[in-house]
Amino acid sequence: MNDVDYEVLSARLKVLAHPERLRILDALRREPECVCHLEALLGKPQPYVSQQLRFLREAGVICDQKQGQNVFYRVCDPEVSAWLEALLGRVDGRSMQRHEVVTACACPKCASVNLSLAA
Amino acid sequence: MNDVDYEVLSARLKVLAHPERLRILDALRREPECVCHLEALLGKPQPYVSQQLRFLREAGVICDQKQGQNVFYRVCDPEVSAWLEALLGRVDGRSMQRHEVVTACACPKCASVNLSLAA
DNA sequence: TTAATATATGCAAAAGATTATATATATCGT
DNA sequence: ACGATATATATAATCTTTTGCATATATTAA
Repeated sequence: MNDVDYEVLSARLKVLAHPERLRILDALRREPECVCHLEALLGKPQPYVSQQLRFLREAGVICDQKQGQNVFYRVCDPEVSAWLEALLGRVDGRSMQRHEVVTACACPKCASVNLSLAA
Repeated sequence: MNDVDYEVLSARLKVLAHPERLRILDALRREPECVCHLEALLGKPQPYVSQQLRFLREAGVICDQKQGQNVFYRVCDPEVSAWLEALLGRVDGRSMQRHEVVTACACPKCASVNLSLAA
């Protein structure tokens, strides 16, 4: 009669029920970020960040794409995207502000920011 | 700039991120239930059920009301109600079906059901 | 008062999640 | 090929959650 699978649903919620993972997801739903940026955002050691990313990746919530030395992550689960929007508000597509992420690494994104600052 | 408290939000999600608690909440958002019904619904020992109820009560998600020997619980957190609706679908106000809860206890609700069956 | 029923609490064992740290791999520049 | 940088993995220690079980309380009925 009621065919909700509470096991599956609660397991999916558990993925979000962690402060640092939520923070990562909130950043990634705006635009793809590389690990170095997330490391700066969280202020945690790199292996810690990579572990959370692995967790989210293996849960099917985020996807990775390698670009040179860097790996960019993005949210790739539509259901989780919708949940994040409900929980954290709609993300504003035009203003791609740097939201707390401040690094000076050599990744492609920083390179392009540095170019536009120089111009 | 972004004043989301990921600690608080993730703590609130953790309350829902548990299969038996989700099942309880799904029952309670339809209508108040007493402990004996929830015990039958979960098929778990009574102290287990009372413990989950205490957890939810202390998290401010459900409220209790004593009626004679029985204690009826209901969801009393509007935000969580809204989340449940998003996660599990809208609950249909008119058809208060007994959804899986089948007991023959002496609580007021069962008494009234038994009365209408006898009539 | 005693027994029965409904519910709650306390506590410890077991299971699971989180975090830190050491190390591995892979890519790039020289 | 070598060193530097970016990222990943493995493992173990710690911490938290979950669960089971014994017992307590409170209400009703006899």
